[in-house]
Amino acid sequence: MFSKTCEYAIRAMLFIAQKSKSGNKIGIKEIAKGIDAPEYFIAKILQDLSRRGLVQSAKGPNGGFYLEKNELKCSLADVVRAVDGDRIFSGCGLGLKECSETHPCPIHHEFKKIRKDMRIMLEKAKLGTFNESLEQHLAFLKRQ
Amino acid sequence: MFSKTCEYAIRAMLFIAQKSKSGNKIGIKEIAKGIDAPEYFIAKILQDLSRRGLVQSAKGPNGGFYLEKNELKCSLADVVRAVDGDRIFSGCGLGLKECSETHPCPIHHEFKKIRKDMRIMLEKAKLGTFNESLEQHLAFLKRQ
DNA sequence: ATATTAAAAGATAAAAAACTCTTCTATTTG
DNA sequence: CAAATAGAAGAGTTTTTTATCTTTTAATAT
Repeated sequence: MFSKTCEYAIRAMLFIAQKSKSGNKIGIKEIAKGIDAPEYFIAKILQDLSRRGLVQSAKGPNGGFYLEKNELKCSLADVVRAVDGDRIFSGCGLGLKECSETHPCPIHHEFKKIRKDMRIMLEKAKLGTFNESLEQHLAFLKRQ
Repeated sequence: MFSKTCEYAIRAMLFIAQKSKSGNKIGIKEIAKGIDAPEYFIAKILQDLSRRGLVQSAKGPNGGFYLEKNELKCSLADVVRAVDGDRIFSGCGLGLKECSETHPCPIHHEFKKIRKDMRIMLEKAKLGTFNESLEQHLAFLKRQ
């Protein structure tokens, strides 16, 4: 579905959203532990998301990553698009570059619906809206 | 969504379904051309599907691949499962191995619906049901 | 100012996926 | 039976993805 990079990215962003809500910054090591992902790899991914302006970072002591108010309103779809591009939202299910309404693959129309549902679901899911369920342990970002 | 291997597999199977309907066998070169895919790679993929019993093959002159009546009733879901396993039907959207009803990731429930819709759609899509639209050029398996 | 901290950047390595080539085996046809 | 055909099997290569390590840069606190 998503690339592994993208899965890590979403989990990291949700973790940062949760931990940085009171203006805290959160370091890469803590993030890596918090979502059970390889530290150096997560670092790279967040560097990239930071460059794209989806997350803020600060160097030096007490530095780390955090989300600003407007970034908490970003959707998972934004994260997915930043990492994987929009192939999942618009690509052909059978990998045909030329697949379109007028030149459809055999499952074009059926796929369109699925992709749309996926897009809507991910657009609705904002980074800032999962904190409660994470804190109440109704949802998880790693094994336990 | 699917691996490239799986995309080729589906397209190849639909092509074979279409071309082998009157008991014809169809060779790898023709398949590769017909779906615009790398010949040797398609050969490997079909070897695997043949071993798993999703498609028949015959060696020697006039040999090639073909589908038997019952195989035409196979669904795209069967092909996907044979090639990519069922991670797309049951895997966690955020890549968590331990994601479940009782230990869900933040988007577990939303994803469940999408995955289910996808599964139902692919279960409904039988290999034998696309011949007409392919023949009438209402659907395509390659660029043109 | 200097030492410390933590991310950025760049280079490298390992693993997986995608793709190719060569040799072997089975089948058919003359 | 011999020659030709076409898939099976195995080995090998290339590309992409995933992951790691090292050096640099920026910020902070003493």
